[in-house]
Amino acid sequence: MVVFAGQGDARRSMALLWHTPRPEGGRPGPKPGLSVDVIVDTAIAVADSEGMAALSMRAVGERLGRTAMALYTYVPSKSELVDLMYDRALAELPVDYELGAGWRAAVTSWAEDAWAFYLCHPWVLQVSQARPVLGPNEYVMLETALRILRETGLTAGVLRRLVGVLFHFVRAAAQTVAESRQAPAATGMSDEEWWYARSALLEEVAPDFAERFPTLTWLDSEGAYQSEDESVPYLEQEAKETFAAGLAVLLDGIEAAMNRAGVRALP
Amino acid sequence: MVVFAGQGDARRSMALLWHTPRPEGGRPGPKPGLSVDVIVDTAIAVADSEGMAALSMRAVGERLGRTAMALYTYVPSKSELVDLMYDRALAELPVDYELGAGWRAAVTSWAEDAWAFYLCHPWVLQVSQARPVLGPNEYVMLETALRILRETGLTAGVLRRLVGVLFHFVRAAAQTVAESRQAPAATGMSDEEWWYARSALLEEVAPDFAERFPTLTWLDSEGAYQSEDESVPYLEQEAKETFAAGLAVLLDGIEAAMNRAGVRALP
DNA sequence: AAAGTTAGTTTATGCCGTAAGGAGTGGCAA
DNA sequence: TTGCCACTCCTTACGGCATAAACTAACTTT
Repeated sequence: MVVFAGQGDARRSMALLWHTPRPEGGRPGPKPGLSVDVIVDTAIAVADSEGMAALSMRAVGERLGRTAMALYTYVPSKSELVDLMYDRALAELPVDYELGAGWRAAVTSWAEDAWAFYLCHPWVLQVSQARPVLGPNEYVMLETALRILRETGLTAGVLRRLVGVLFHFVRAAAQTVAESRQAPAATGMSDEEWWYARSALLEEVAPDFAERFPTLTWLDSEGAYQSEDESVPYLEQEAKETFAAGLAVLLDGIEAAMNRAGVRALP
Repeated sequence: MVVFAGQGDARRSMALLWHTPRPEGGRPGPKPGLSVDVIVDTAIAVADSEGMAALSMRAVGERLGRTAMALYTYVPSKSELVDLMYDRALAELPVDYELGAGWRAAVTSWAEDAWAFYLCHPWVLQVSQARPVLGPNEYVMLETALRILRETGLTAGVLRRLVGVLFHFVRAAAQTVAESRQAPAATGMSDEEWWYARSALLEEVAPDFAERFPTLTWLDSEGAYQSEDESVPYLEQEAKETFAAGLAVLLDGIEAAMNRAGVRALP
């Protein structure tokens, strides 16, 4: 289930995102015992350690020694809180990339950092991308990627598309791994155990597999599904290699576009 | 929130997925008034029309004139039901692609069909990809893509990666549009209205935008964010072009890999 | 007719987000 | 100093969710 951006008072939520300070001059009433910041941090801690599914207002409140309802004085709703978490988390991403070694090296570093970030905060992948949250750090991320890609010398129109493709790709690749990490914890089975059990069942239930799926069977017989490094869980290794290989393909495609446009890459 | 594959009795869920008939010879008890099939179909209807968030056992039961609990005689749990929905939906995808015009045309058709499919059943994008559902139609989809890509003449190891990249890409691109379609319905605002309101707020809240995000500002000044076709909602148009452009980049990358490997493309 | 299995119901448990209203706090105007 | 009122935080409550448990009623086999 995708978590949507808050629909409440847009002005208030933008103010929260961009940290425009509230008019604070000596207000009546008891001193606030909490703050938006600690609530957001706590919520991130909950999401990091127990996953997005376990993120509830009650859970966050409990960690702070409050009830769920206490949070509503600071944050209009859960979805606004999620927006704030999202933007706060993005602040962790690196911003400076050395462009001396060429755009390709820089894009690769950027993609790897983004990938690592997503795996560090898998819940981020579950925040809807439909309508961008429009927080400052989302813009920083976009700006960073664009600054690197601009080095390719491609036109603005093409660049806009490329950024989209890159983001899509990194997100999707990370998503696969993130989910594959969650799953064994949820089922109490390792990847290997799970695959072993499942493939036994598969033979039982589809004895005509080889005839129905000849190309797949060919791929398997070529050893394409053998992992080289046994120490890393199968699926994760697979996804990481797919990520690296896919990124390379994407960058090759960008180079092709450059050549077509007659752009000369930096030495 | 990601919906996980069922964790119940693996044998039973595989049997349901692959339609191995239950031992049916004259069983005691009342005649079943429902069947797994009608339940799955109804659930898909619910998800198609009201979205994954509205898919509840109650909702499905209600459409069938039963209580939520009645479904549990046919389906072990909600997540198994989601698996079944997923595999059933995938059956809609085309399987035969003309290879005469070359792999590139075929891959493009395949990707466009998959894209259209995802937009037709957006909820599919919310089914976790962590551990493949392993239903028959997921294998069919994989087999189809592989049969086309095999035409490139690349090795099995490379192909395995390419399929992953392609799937990632199509899914992610579709996801953006799918979510952008859901959002306005949820907020009761058109994309244009929303963007207009938000960008006004953005200026209000970040008056130093141009200095903080010079590359973004440059891109904007180049007119990169002007949509050509006004009739299609902005975001959707944007995503569709990003999809087409991204796919082209990807295919260019594949061609580069072929050239490097010394493979000759078909005429 | 009795026994045993199955379909479907009702009821209940424990989660969730959040609306509503009330209690105590503390700065400010009178 | 007193009263006001915005403010924080609480309790309670509502309607939703998945699903466990126990029950009724239908039907086949013994």
